[in-house]
Amino acid sequence: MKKVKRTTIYDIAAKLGITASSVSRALNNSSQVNEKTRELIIKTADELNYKRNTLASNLRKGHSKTIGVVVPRINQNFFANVIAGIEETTYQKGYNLIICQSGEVHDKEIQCVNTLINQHVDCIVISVSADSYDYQHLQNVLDHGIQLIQFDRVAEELETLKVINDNEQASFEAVSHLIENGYKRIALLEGPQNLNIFRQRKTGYLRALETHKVAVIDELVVENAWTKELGAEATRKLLNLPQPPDAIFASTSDFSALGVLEVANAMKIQVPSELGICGYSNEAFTEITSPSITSIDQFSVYMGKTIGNLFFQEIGNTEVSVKPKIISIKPELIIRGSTAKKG
Amino acid sequence: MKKVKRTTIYDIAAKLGITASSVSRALNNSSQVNEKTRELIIKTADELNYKRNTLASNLRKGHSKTIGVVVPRINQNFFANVIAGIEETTYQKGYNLIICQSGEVHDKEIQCVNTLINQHVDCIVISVSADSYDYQHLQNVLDHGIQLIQFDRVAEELETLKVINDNEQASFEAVSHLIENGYKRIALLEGPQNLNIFRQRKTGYLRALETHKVAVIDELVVENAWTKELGAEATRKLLNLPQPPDAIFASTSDFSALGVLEVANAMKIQVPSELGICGYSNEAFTEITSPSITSIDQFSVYMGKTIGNLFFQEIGNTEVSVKPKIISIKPELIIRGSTAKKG
DNA sequence: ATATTTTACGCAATCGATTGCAATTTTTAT
DNA sequence: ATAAAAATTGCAATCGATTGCGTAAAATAT
Repeated sequence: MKKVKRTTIYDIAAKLGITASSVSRALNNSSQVNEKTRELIIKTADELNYKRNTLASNLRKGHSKTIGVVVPRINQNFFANVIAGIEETTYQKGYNLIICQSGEVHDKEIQCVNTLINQHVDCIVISVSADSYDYQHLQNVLDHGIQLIQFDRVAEELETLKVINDNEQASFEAVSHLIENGYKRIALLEGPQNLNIFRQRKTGYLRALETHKVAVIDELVVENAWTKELGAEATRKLLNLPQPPDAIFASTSDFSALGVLEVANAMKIQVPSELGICGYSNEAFTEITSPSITSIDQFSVYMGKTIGNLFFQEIGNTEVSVKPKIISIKPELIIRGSTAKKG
Repeated sequence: MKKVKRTTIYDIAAKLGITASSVSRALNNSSQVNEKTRELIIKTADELNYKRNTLASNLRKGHSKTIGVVVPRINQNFFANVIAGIEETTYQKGYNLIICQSGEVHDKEIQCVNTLINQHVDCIVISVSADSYDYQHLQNVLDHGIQLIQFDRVAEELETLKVINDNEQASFEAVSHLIENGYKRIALLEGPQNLNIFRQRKTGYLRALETHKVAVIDELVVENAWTKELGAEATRKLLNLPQPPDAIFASTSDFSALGVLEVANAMKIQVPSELGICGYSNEAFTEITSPSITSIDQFSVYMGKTIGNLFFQEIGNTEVSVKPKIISIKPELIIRGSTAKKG
């Protein structure tokens, strides 16, 4: 399988009795070649089934026209969408994507980042893993003169380009919506607080309660409930409380919200009349549960496109360091059946 | 951002008063370097924050330790899962993934493949787009001595490594299941017949009918219904027939099946007693609709891992051409509420 | 027809790492 | 102590494409 000798510009040059320089120039649309020879070169390149060796080209040029992406899981809806968005914008400009998944493991994340540095990618796009505790590896990216764009889950202390959702505002709106619809005891399922996105969502929750002069009840705030199972478990506990909540905001994910719904159904507690439910992410299935689940759309594909465009805006920049810039995308509350108390 | 001069093996060599050769050897665990100098080299490499330039290394070595993946859409569950599986197995062995999406467009697919050839990837993994009409570009991959692995949607006439699902068998089992559960008039929502997977599913459907001596009714076979909307539309037509079907096999996707379910609900037709529904792919949501939808699990992540392993099995192979090999994964029928006529 | 500008192409170095071969040093055997 | 074997290290070519500089040839101006 490996013995095939691929044709190079030297082969083309030899066949035509000219130099590789000319071939290179012809193939790169340089104005320094005669139109006739160019045509000839392109024709024979075609005949010999020539394909440029991007490795060699990139080595010489000093860049790779490649963008590295590191996400916790490729096959998680939100990330898959973001990646699709990035791919769409960058592909058009001839950039390729190298994708790695950290599996939510800090050490693998570091490995991934290092591999990408080795690959001489022009930019690294990353959403940090849940158990990240330091960001030396990201600083390292910068130190190697590689553009760094963080998205969604970002290390705030690092001054880089960032594309994020306004989690606090979304959360604020969701909880306000619950309050306005008549829910009084609103529980919060929160995610790991070392991730800023979950901290922000909590802040939004607290701010909404405060704004509407609703007291915070500690026992209604449940830590680390971001899978369906954990959401279900939390719900069982909450609903068995002497004074159970009348609404649950699963700020972690729609999967968690789904767990809530299933437990409510199992316990014959009416949704939305006895219990309001709001999820996060606007997964496709939130539309088809019964009742359908109110959620928050993060515009994930758009987020990906924004990341791509941001990269192209900034690469023209010859400065040694890029000014940190934060683009915040406002998520949208999608109101559905699960919060229609007075509907 | 681009002015940063990265340290090379020459920098390390210079600092230590030795040659780059030794540095290279030390960094590659060659047995040809003294243990002490190796330690010294590694130490200073570390101090200088050296990162190997993979471009240069690969250029010299003649391979890229990179696998190219082309799928119609990254953010489609099935493909995202396969990619995640591939990544998992290949990452361990130090291979990287370059991901492209063809967007179901033949021309873009060709472009993607060419880009990957240019990148000198060691292998291309592809699931062809829905409107593919010829496979010259894939033949081209082989001609360049690049390993080619097709999966799921494959060009049968091309003799390459293939990892597929046994669609026909799965389809046969699904339809048999419907028949055994008492459904008599079973409709088929079929996908574009230029894709072999959809042809196979149809064949399985026909074979099941034949085996159980059920007559084929042409008007119950609906072409090209592979989105939720098209599935819904087809269902409206089917259910308004003088003699409507009592079951619908949405062989295209679970989304299509979802469309069926929604229309049935809207028309107040009882599922599963009046209408049985079976989807394809076992999307997460099939579990949570009411009733839940019977579907077929394709083991997508496992499929990805299989692809990765297949690659590693075959690269040892120094033959110029690899013997075509087909690995067929047997999907599993997941029986749920939507087909429980006699349940 | 001669001088000047343009155009087209070749030469050779370069990007950074790897590796076969040769040269040198160290170790082991006699 | 000397010869032979083994371990280290250096030299220089190589992977394939790009590009600054120089020169020859063609085109234009005088």
